[in-house]
Amino acid sequence: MRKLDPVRHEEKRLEILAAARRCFERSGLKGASISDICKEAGISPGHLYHYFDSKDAIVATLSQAWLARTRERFEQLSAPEGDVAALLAEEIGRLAPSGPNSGVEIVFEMLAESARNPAMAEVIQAHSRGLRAILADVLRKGQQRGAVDPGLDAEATAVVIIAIIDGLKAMPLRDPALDRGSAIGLLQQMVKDILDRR
Amino acid sequence: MRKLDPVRHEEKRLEILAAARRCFERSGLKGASISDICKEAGISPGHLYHYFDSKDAIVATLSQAWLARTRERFEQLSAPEGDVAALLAEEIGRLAPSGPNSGVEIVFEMLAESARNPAMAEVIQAHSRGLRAILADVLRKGQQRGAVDPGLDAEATAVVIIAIIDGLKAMPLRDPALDRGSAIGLLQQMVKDILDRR
Amino acid sequence: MRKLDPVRHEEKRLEILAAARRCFERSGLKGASISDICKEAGISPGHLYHYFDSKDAIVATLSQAWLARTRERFEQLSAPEGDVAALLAEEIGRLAPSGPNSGVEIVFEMLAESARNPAMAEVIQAHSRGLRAILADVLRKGQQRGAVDPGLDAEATAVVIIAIIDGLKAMPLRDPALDRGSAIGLLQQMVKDILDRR
Amino acid sequence: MRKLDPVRHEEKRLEILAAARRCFERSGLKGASISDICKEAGISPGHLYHYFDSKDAIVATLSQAWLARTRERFEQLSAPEGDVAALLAEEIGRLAPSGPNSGVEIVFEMLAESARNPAMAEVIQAHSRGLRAILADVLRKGQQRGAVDPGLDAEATAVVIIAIIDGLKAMPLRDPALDRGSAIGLLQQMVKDILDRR
DNA sequence: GATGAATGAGACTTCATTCAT
DNA sequence: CATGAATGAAGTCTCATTCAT
Repeated sequence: MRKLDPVRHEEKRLEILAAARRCFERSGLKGASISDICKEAGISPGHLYHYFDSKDAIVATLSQAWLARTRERFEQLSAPEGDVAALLAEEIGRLAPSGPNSGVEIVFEMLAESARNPAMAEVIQAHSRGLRAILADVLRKGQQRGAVDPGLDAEATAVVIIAIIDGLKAMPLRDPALDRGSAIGLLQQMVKDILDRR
Repeated sequence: MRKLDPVRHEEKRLEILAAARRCFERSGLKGASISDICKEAGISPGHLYHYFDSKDAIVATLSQAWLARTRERFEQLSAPEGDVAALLAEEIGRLAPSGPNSGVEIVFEMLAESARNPAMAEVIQAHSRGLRAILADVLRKGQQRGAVDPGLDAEATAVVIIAIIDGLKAMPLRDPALDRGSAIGLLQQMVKDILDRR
Repeated sequence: MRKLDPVRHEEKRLEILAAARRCFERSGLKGASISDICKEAGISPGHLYHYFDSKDAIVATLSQAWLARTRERFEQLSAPEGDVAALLAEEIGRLAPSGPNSGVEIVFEMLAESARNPAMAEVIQAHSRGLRAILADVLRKGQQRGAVDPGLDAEATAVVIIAIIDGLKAMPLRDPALDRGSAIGLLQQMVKDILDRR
Repeated sequence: MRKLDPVRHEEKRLEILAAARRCFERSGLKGASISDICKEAGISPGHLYHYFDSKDAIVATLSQAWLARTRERFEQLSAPEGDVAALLAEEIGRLAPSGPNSGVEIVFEMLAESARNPAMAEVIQAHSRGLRAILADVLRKGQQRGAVDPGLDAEATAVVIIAIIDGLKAMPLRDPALDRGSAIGLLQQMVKDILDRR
């Protein structure tokens, strides 16, 4: 009879995910309990299981969503024309300003968890492969256009760029008060240098 | 009768810490329980509390020990003479080969935890400050000797190097199968370039 | 519009009962959940309560249906003519081959439940009374025809035959691999002996 | 230092088992909760797990203890001399008077559970094998002494006797008010007849 | 110094049942 | 008639910590 269900269901699912995200950012993946999430979402503990099979399922879904956002940003990089080095440097600048409690720490928890939890390892590794493929593609196109040093190993360079971004994310945790401007400027310069070398 | 207590006490303390370390590397900071640690150390739960006030105290002590090892390695860098760029590049190469389950993941857990736990934040931030001071000092000495581009901001460069090392640690988790050789080579090149620029 | 409701209603009721039966045989009376039954029946949990007041009501209804089948078989025994002993022996042989997961175990669950649940006790006891009455009747008719030892206490013999059938049902659970042929042969002989005695 | 622990530990273990037994007899294997057992034993829920790994472990331990009692009684049957038929008949008589809530129903729950739970199946089947071996041995010795029909299949007869005992246990549940005297007399007669046949 | 018994809160999850639509 | 969202108590089990011995 009613047919609005799928929509409502998906809406509620997203609401719960949003609540879970807030809890995870506040208390960490292990620190946030199902009970916390239910309180935050304003539902009863039993009801959550109409939408997710387990806490792990929520964590996995949310992890993927988290990583997807990074991925989307990188997909927009693949501008057919343009200065690849400048684009990447700009992207690095954009990633940087995130202070603590902006959710960055969850990625580190995911990385740590991936060392022991095969499901999380798969999530992380699939994401990393995707990111690397996108970056390597951008670099190769740049090489074809002559915008990037043709001698560069595109895959290795992609790996390096991802590492730099990971390191960037740790900065505000290592020193929240630090003005990261000049460090970021240096990193941008390094990336440009490597791409431009001839 | 016995008067060796202080010595014995310290020995036992270190034994417990070693056991705790194995547990944490195996199961993570939250995943390892006091009970696990006691079994691994071969003592009773009650007894453990003669040596440590709480699980958090063990975590804090161990975290400091963990970071101290990195710090020690960097202290040895401060060779008054020598090619600073080569030294740092070499150090990067030495940090790299660690595969998963070598304990790297704990550092990420600590970073994540530091976003919510002030005690952990203090541990991480004190360590980072120390590391940065050492690196900046090495760089400044290099500048005085003319071995490093005098135009460089030593503090910012230290921040960048720490970030690169953090990113390096994530590599084996992001793709355990990847041959990291060429990526590391690239990173070493980047560091040399920045220090040598004139 | 529709006026077939009473018929449709009864059909649906039977469908649900059949689904419940499959679930109970698969997972036991306590092990099968309302949710399982709904999935098996292809209906929603809310809808199930239009047909049954509670899970207990389903269990009770189904228990009666279960026992009714045994009862029907015994009612067919009351052939006015015929060798009563042979008939009973044959019936024993027919009951035997059921392996595990043929639903026998539910009867044992019902027996156990009847020790604590008055509703179930009533179901079981009413059924037992009915069965005993049928068997005693068959035996008494046999006595009148001279086909059964007239000295036998018909009621007590009926009780004994029911006990033997209960024991028979436990056999495949006690040893699924056992070839029950010779044991059943012995039991048949025992029943014949007792009825024929003169 | 202290060495009384093993004794105390075993005592407490037995106390908990006794409490669990009371709960199981009162509410059934599934019906009794860990919380119930803890209340009955006067301990906290967490503490129970110092003595047992899981509820299933308690059930298994208790089930074995339950069955062991029956087994012990049968082991005492193996009198080298004596009228085997009379002994068995007497044993049947001794088993009978148990009314409801004497714990019999647990055996039926165990039988039902064994159809789905491999651990319980193993418990039940091992017990049945043991019982059958004892009974078959008694019968074979009787055959050697000429006290039992030498043509009997000892194994099959043992199976039959166990079935009869199972059926006997169902009697008080099927009709608590029934005077089982005459039915039991009949069963005893049947057993004697079969053993004595020549 | 050392044990391990004991606690009790809280973890995740399941379940029978109700109710608005 | 039919749905499935929603509840909340209860299920089993884990954990950091304390305390008598």
